[in-house]
Amino acid sequence: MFMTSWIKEGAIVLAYNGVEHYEFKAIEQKWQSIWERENAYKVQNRSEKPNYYVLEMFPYPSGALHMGHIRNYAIGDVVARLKTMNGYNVLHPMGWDAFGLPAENAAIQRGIHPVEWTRQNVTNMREQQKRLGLSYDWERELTTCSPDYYKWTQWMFLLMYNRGLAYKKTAPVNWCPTCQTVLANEQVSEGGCWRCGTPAIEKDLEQWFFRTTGYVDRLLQDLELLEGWPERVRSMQEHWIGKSEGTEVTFALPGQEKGITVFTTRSDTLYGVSFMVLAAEHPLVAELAKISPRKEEILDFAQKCHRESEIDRTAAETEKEGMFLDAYCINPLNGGRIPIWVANYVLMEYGTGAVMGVPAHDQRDFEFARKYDLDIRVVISPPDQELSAEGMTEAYVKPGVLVNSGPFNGLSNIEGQKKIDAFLKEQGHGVPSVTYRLKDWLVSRQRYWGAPIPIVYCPHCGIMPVPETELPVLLPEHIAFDPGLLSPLAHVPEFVNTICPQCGRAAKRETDTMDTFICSSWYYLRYCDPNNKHMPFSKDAAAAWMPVDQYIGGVEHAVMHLLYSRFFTKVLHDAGWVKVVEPFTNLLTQGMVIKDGHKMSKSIGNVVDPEEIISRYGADTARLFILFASPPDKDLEWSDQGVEGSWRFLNRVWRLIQSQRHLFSTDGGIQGKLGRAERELYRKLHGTIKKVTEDIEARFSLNTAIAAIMELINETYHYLDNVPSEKHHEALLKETMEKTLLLLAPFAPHITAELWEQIGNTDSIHKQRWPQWDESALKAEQLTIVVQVNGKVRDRLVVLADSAEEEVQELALQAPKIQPLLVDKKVARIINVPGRLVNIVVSD
RNA sequence: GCCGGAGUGGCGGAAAUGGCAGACGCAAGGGACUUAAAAUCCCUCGGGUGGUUAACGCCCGUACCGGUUCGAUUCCGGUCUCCGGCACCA
Repeated sequence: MFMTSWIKEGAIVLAYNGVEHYEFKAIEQKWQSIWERENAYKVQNRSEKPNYYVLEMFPYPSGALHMGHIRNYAIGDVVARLKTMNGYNVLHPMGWDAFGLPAENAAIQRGIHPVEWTRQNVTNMREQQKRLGLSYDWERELTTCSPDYYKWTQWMFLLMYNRGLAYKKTAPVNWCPTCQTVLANEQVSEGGCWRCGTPAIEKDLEQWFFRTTGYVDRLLQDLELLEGWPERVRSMQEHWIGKSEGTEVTFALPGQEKGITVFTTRSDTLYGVSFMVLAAEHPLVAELAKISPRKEEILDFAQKCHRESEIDRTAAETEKEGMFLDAYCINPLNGGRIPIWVANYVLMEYGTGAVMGVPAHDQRDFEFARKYDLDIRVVISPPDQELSAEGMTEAYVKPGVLVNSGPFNGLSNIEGQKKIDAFLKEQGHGVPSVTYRLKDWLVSRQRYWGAPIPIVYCPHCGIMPVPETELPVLLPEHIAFDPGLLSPLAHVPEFVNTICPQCGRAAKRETDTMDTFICSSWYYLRYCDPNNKHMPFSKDAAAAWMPVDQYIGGVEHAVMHLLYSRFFTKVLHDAGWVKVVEPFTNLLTQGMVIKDGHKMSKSIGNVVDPEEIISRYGADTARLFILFASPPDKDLEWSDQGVEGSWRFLNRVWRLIQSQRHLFSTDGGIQGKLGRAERELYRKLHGTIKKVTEDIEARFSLNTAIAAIMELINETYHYLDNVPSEKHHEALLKETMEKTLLLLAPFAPHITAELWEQIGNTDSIHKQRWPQWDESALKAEQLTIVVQVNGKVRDRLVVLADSAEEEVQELALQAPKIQPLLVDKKVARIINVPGRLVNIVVSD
């Protein structure tokens, strides 16, 4: 409880259980209301300053901020405030990714309408953000579930549709046969429905897709442009796209016109094919089953494979299972008869849905062949040994020389592959081909809480896009949340029944809504022009701000969200809406917040509520600690005790300024020659300015930037303690403390604003210029040189900074601690790293 | 399984480009101030070992094994463990 407050040395000091500390509550409230009143972070699209766009990934309004949010926003706010101080016109917006499953779950479980649930959460979380003192332009706030926004999300869908990038096809969904409803992956636990436990099955539905594969080459190639992205994210995207170059080879089916086409990157192993495997979904499986005596058995097996998830099917530890289809195809190279199987480890989505089995040279094929006792034919021989099919314990996948390969014997497998490809092409059995792992983006959701897909089905005119003038297609408010059967929207007749925009006769609306990833694939553009009633954004506004200079968010978005946003930007570029081809120039992927070795989560019960920290220590302490505890891109181990350290530091800063407030009534800069102690403090100050600036701007090393400011504060205290007060260099102290506050301002905006005002400034600290360092002050007068013998540190020498190399070397050889180590030894060589070390290499 | 990360004191972490391992902070121990406590300030703080309980010295130590180098937390090869993503959570 708060007990007393009194005036001490001119400042308000509060006692908390009798403990003195600066009064963060009053200070933070004071500045937050000033910033709100003055609209301090409002930004215009045009300014005489250069524009800079910093963006944190907008949150899903789940109810309350968690530590990961605080971390994300604290990092972004440091960037925004620093760039402002560096003279930029900074766009720093915030909004809400407000459509999605949890709101619908809340409706189902607690009977609260998604609109209401979302609205409450947004209100609460916005208040929390305001209590953190974040420098957002709140006039640009956007919410994806508001019709003003999703109108334009629907517009984006139409853009895709009109450009031939949105299309329909059937795709499987998870389905609960009891609830008669589609299940999200998240709603399937241990293979069963989350509500009733009934095993989920796969069911085919007509669904909308975006043709991301149409942009696959540009999505891959332009990764090279993203020099400001972490290498690991670029690499993850590259692998996600998964380009692989190979050959399409056709195996003839006796008695049939069509053959079986496979995609392979290993056409060099074609003589080693001993079986053919089809995915369960491959159309030939059903066809061949028809003429097989075991028709039922085969179809049952295919159905069973179909139900297994893709991850399970491709996992190496999953038992490979297959069934012979009682049919054969022909190897185009040697006319060999190849048995055709169906198996669980082949996917219809990748390549052609058919795989040639080369057990000797592919591990999965090898395991399959061993299990079903199929032939293993060695066609590539390692350079140093003989392979025999019987003796093999695993597939041989490395390079070698072709054997048992007819006319191609003796060639290296690389050379052989070229020859075989040429031969296949000549004979009409194969063509070079490129395959990608990337699939088209399934964007339909059979749910209520999303942007309705603006499409009408007319019995006469077919699929009709809703005209732009009729947007938005509004979500109906009144709806039952436990409807079963496909999308909840299908149960609202006044929504479904409409008229055809072309012929005016009765028609039905599409009842699927859009994947929320669509909403978040273009929001960064809307911030440029958030209140535009006529367009998603004006081209001018986008040109003024795009690309986002610095994007910050969780590494869990490294692939999907970022890839989809890149896709949207490219489509909008092609449509003439934006000039840029990539949306985000620099990307920081922040690490997770961990407690007791696990990601903070409600289910584990290791959540620390930021609210608690803010009410006990204030926003400045919370922000400072979360930035200090770990580098931004690494995981952060939360420590309640660690927070105390940041709290104590801010109090130390507070007391330092309070104790020296008398200095600030005098004028005058640093003049004349400085004494030794003064020169050291001056050097520390300017070294710190340099380090903090470079740590933030070049390395995003916010934790070491804060550590450097702590050192500077410690050094200032040492100066005050060690130099008698009558000899204090007042102008130097004044400059040191002013610049310290400036350095700290982006991290702890409230306390620095307050102290800045207290020392007599009328203009906000956040509008000041970032301090510059004096390069000439950085050179140390003395250096410590490490002396090593055979790489082991044996002594240290303090020398003048401008000592000659030979001089230092001589001093090292003569040093009393070094001499005894050289007795009876030969000095073989001396390594000299100027200003750092001398390593004397000796031998007997 | 595939793809991507990470492993340094009791703890979080620090050491652009290979060159003093452990900055800064937390915890712990000791001391000063206080009737006492809190707060604050000062000192110690990787492990082992020698030394007069000293000054000071020696050996080991950055997940594990090996390599390159005068010198490796940093580079290379291999192993183990933990974490993130895997397309309907966002």
